Amino acid sequence: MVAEQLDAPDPETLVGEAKAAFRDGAMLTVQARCEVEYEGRTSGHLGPGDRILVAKPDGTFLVHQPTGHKPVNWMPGGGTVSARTSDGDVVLLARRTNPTERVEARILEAYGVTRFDATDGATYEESGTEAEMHEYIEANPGVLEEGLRIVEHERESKYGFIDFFARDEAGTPVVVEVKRIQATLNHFDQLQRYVSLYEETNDEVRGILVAPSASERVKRALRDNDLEFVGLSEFETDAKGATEAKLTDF
Amino acid sequence: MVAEQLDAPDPETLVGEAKAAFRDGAMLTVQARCEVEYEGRTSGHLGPGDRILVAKPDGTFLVHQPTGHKPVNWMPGGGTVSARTSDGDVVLLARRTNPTERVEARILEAYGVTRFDATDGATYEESGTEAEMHEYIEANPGVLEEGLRIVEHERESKYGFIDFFARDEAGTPVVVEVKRIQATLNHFDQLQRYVSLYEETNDEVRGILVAPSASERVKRALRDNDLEFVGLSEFETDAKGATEAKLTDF
DNA sequence: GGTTGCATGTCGCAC
DNA sequence: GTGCGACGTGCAACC
Repeated sequence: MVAEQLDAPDPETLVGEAKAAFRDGAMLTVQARCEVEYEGRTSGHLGPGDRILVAKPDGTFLVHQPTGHKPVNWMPGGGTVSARTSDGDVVLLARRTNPTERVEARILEAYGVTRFDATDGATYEESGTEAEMHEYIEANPGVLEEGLRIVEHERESKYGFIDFFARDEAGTPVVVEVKRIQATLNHFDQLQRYVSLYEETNDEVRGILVAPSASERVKRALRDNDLEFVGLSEFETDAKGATEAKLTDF
Repeated sequence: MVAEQLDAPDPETLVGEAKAAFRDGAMLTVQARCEVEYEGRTSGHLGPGDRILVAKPDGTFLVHQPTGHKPVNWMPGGGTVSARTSDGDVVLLARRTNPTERVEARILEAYGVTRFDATDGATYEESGTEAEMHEYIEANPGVLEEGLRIVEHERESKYGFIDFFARDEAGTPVVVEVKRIQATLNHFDQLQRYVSLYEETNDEVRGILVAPSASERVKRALRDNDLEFVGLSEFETDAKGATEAKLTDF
């Protein structure tokens, strides 16, 4: 049996089920009224309410309220989750070190529990990432500027990585920072840092921020610092496929 | 009944249960073997495998693999989740606009489903945030430097917000950037941006980055740019309470 | 609704 | 392990 469900388990049953799931590497889901404590990088408390608790075999622990994308409390993988009874309640405790932190959920009433012996060998395949945008620019530097030549990709400098180091038609060095999304002030900062560094040891250098768009404030910051913005909203690693996908997407 | 569980529901039953849950504002959890497609800011595909699916009444939709803190696919709240059958399979579709995107989970086999009529009025109370660190500094500017006076908190400037604008004992203006965690190059960037701006119109200005710690690279970047680092690892809004919490912790 | 910056960010990759 | 930057970042505050 892949999944086993128990309705309104009593504390002893729930602890037994949880311990067995943790031992066997199964995923555990609990619907319950509970209180939650977090102690670690910050500390916090969540009073009684109905939530879904999820424990994964890698030590991940999630507390989900009825609304919101993010779990209200959580523990990333790498640690351990344990179950015990305390004052008649079931307590699920997730902890890890580095940093040292803990999430403790006191279950006041369990409405349901599911043990799920999940096997999942698939990995998520994604396209449209910044890495692909880099590939596109490397293959088509002319979309940024006529005559631009890419000299180096992911060049390491004293203060960090430059996305592209290039030269324009006149041979002037160009530092290029690429963003997949609308450019922010932090992205301007990054470019400025790289350019400033280069200017310490070299006479002339241009800096270009490449992104689909940028706010006026970012554009002004660039302008005021003699940096440039290039809007690059469309890029295709496989133009035909991407277009077709759009046409059929309703 | 707060939670209702069905074991290995057939497609029609699952769709009915899902539709009822969405209609009634209940949370839905499904343990299933499924495939997932995402189309939106990027696009991606996840082949068949066992996952936990969670749909919330606010339109949140989560796909959790057996490992990892983050859902492999998701939809933040604000959109809608719907259920239908397609080629004999149940398909859960979550979509929203701004940005326009969709997650579609094709359920190849459902092992269990839980409908959860959750009520949760509690809100999470947290302490130890950067906001509290700001309060502490504002009340105790001397911990940064003897004689420092805070002039303004959250001062807006042309390029962004300065955490603190202050003056030292000699009256020299000081721009202060505060980080709750170990300082990174991006945090150095931020401070540098504010200081550079101020230098355009003023003669002398100091810049201080306040954080519990900083990497050597960050410290060097600060030094090279005549900026300063102040380590501030401990801060207490209520020293007694925090100390006691530590002593009794675990 | 757009912009800005925090976050218990998490995650992956390089050193 | 630490450092650094991307992320379908999400999220709230402020305008």
